[in-house]
Amino acid sequence: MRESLGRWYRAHGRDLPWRHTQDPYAIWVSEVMLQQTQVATVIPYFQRWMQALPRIPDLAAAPQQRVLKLWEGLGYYRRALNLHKAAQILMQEQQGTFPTDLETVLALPGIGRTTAGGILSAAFNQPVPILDGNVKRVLARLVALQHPPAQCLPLLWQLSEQVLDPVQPRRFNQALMDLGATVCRPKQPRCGECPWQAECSAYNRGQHHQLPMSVPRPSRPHKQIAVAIVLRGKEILIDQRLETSMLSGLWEFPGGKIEPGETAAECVVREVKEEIGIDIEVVTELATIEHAYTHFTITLIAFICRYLSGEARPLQCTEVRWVRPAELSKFPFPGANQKLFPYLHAWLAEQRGALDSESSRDP
DNA sequence: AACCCGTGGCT
DNA sequence: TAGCCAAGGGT
Repeated sequence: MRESLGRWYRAHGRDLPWRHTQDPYAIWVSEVMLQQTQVATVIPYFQRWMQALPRIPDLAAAPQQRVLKLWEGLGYYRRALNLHKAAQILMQEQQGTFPTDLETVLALPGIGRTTAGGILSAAFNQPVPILDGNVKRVLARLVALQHPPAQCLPLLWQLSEQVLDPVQPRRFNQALMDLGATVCRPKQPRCGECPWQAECSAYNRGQHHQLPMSVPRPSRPHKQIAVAIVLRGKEILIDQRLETSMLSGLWEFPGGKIEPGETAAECVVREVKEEIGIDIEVVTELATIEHAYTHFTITLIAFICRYLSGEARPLQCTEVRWVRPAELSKFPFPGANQKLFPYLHAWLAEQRGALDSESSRDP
């Protein structure tokens, strides 16, 4: 089985940027980016990151803001914060080098069993098993597992360790993931191209389309959110989210959940008072957008607002700033806020146009 | 152990 | 379209 998979990999394995190196740092960065994220999404982020922060000391010394900006749009931002923190730990405890023993690697924030196995096998050719989404699916089909994989993790880890090639663990683990990603796919598996077809219990029982078993996800609740784009002269108010919150460390336009019996406009006035401590008034409605998070979806209504009074203070956020529109792109924003940028810039351009035509009419 | 955490592609 | 899924980890 190891030989047939090896032959298949030599002919059909994917050519990926992080496979051109054995630098454990580069492989670590790729593994963390790839957590719950598709290869095609990761590639440009990986290239940009390695260009900007090519070594562990570069990452450790980088401001958090820069790290989050490089991660902006990838999601699960705690991965970036943990990567940053782990680099600083490695500077303190390992002289800026990446450790080679499993226990030390596993102790780093943001690295669990699968990521540790991925790094140690890819960078140092160590025989450490992995169990990512691809491998779970391949193994669940191989043994025709009659339970959802999540209920059988100890068994699946044992299987991953059993099948692992002790002589060429690097190539084997990569091959197993590629097999899952391109042949043993979640939908419409290409069993005709699979090197393990003869040994696959799911295929032999005709269950390859039904396995692995899945557990239906509960439907996601929907929330109504309102945010304020507060203008004071030429500056816009933004705040940085609390470290304990979702999207921690990212910047946003202040706002929050619309309470029962409250209009969206009343909501932003209240939220800005609570979070920032200033009084504002609504000028106009800018846009309404939809956005889906992992566990809920939102409708987000954005208002252009005018600053009235009070001093902006970080009451329910980490930091508050007044910035010019052109400076917005320097700050990392979550996806839902980014959807507002085109509307905002269009509105600002329209305002400028109105001013220009006014002044040309009355020179 | 169950829940939290983002986003984009695909069907 | 709405749901599913992706190189999971932390708590």
